[in-house]
Amino acid sequence: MKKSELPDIQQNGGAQLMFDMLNEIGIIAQLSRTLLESRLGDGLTQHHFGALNHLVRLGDGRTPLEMARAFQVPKTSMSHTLAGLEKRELIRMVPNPEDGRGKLIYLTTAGRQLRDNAINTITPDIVAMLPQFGEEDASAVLPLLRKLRVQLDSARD
Amino acid sequence: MKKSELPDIQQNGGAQLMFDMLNEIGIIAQLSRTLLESRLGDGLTQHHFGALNHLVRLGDGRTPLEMARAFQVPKTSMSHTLAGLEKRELIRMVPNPEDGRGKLIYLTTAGRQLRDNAINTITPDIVAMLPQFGEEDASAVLPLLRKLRVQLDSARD
DNA sequence: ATCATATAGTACGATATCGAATCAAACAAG
DNA sequence: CTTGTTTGATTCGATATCGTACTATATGAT
Repeated sequence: MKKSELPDIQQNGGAQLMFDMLNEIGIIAQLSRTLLESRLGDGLTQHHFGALNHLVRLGDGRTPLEMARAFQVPKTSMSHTLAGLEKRELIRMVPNPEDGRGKLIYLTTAGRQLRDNAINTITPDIVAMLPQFGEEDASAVLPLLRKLRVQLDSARD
Repeated sequence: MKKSELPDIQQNGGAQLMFDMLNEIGIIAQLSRTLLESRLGDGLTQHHFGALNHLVRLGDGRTPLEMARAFQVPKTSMSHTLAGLEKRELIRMVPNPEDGRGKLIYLTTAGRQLRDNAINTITPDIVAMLPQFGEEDASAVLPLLRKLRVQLDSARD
């Protein structure tokens, strides 16, 4: 058996680089998720916060499917997340007047407040991290991450 | 009410940058996880693969707790993941001869093969992505991601 | 030796994730 | 209109995640 037949990613230097990068990204995502959720309390998850934040930033009155696509999650997952938010009265779901099958999602006052509180709670952690990480580095990395995200996104079947 | 009292992350330019970066990282992690798991089949998750890969790369005979720490997950989660791997006979769990409370995790032949197959299956996708993304950019981003990961990691309580 | 405390791991319960199946409404073709 | 297909959303079931509580062993102090 030749050495080159071994499934050894070390032999594909470039692939190794990408593997390592995606691995670091996975760990960072894991850590920041844990950090966020420890600040949110209740049973709120990253997805709950993400949905609220999305509605604040891009405006509410969106459909669940639209949100599922924005977050790259299956629509069943979004359905569940929205049900959790509705149960806590952080959003309202009303029938879509333009499509009898659909719904539209609106923030409640409590929903906006919870999102604002969460941001106020977390921002100091983020701000404290910035000078340590380096604002220049952050500025440099962000566009590259966007490029990678777009690329991965379009590689989806 | 003054405008500056609004909880608006736009007013903290630096924080916004970090938020956006972590957001992109979260989406990329999500996409690459989905990609990986679609290639793994069965009910195998990212964590299952990660555990097998860890054991191959750093050597087996490790303890569950050690692995939980390496992956930044609670030990109960690691316990569940390892139980899934053992049920599929991809690992063996034996009592730790040096600690009556503990166990040691060993790969089975099937476990090694599954990990190797997974890597062989995924590598072409990764390699195809590299020239598009740019090897230079990847080399530039990786150390910065490591720095961010280390920083987030040490910020954990 | 005894007892208190710490540590490795598991059991269990609440909730989350997500694919398959389902249902209702919209739409398209004739 | 009628029928077939597509689309928005939910239900259901299997599995995952993770906090709390628990068991068993180890360790440290006296």
